[in-house]
Amino acid sequence: MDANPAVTMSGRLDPRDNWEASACSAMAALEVVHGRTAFLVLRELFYGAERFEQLVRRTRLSEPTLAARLRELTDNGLLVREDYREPGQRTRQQYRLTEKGADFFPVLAALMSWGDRWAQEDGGFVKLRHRDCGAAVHAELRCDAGHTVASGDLELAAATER
Amino acid sequence: MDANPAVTMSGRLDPRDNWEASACSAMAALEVVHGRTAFLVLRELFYGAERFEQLVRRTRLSEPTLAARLRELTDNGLLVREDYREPGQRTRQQYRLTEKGADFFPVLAALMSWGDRWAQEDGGFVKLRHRDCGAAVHAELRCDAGHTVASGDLELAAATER
DNA sequence: ACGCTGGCTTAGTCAATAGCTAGTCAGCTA
DNA sequence: TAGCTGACTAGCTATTGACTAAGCCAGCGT
Repeated sequence: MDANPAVTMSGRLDPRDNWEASACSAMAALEVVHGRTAFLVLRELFYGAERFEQLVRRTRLSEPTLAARLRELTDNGLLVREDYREPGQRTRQQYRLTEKGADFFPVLAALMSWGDRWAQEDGGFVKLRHRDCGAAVHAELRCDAGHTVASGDLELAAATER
Repeated sequence: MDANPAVTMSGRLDPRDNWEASACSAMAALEVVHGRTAFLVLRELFYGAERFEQLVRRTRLSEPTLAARLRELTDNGLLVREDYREPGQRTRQQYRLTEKGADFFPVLAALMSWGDRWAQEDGGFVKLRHRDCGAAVHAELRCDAGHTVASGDLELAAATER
């Protein structure tokens, strides 16, 4: 147990009660990727699904729900919807993650890490590995100077302060 | 834009359609930390709030909602509720993050990173910094061999495989 | 004992979400 | 042209989530 896992307020942000977190980036992210079903859809996209019927089958969501999530994710720029056609078959649609969509993966990976350790009794059924070296992959906090940072070693600063 | 941000299936998990992600750790995590309001409460706990009235004020949630979230998070082991008393005042209650609760921070940090970059027009108002060296902090994927890993360099393996 | 206050709880209301069912429409082939 | 199928859409229902307003109870000091 960390002695104190809280983030220290620094500069203009101290004390905490002097400002309102109304423009919080994490909350803004949760408005874009909205609720369990959006996470589920993104998970399957990361696991390689591209077409509507694959997503229906793998997410086990209803078609209306899936269509709504795909629409939102596309409208918000995390996905692009492309037509493709194999010879002799109809034109169909596939979905691809954009860079914006791909950048969401550390969130999902961090959730997987946390869930493996704390929400599953036997550590989870699947593991992320680095394809090149085979080592297990986790989400962790690091600073631009290359240190691994524990949540207790953090401070929150206003973005306009150095 | 990554050429292919999908996670590669390996070993028994390939092809994707051979198994169901019914015991997904990320989804299990989202059942424990359930919805926007739980994230909001955890954010303020990370930002140092301890008492009920602080949390009501800073989260701007209704009391019934906050009480319900605190109850769930406590029942699920992310928080402990302690009595404390200052001389001359009544006994009051405060909430502290457990290790389980503190371990959720990389999820929140990853959401902040993503939100800073993609959900806010001017990069977000607050920044996480490493208290010791002052450098900016981000959530990133790293493997146990010390490499920084992009989402396209990942494979998913069954946990019982090496 | 009374009054105050902090931390909830209760009951009702409204909004949001997801599912189901049926349907539509486009893009092909026979 | 008809038929098939893939990708949604529309409308309805049930459930869940969050809020408001009022209330309760415990823990103090006067």
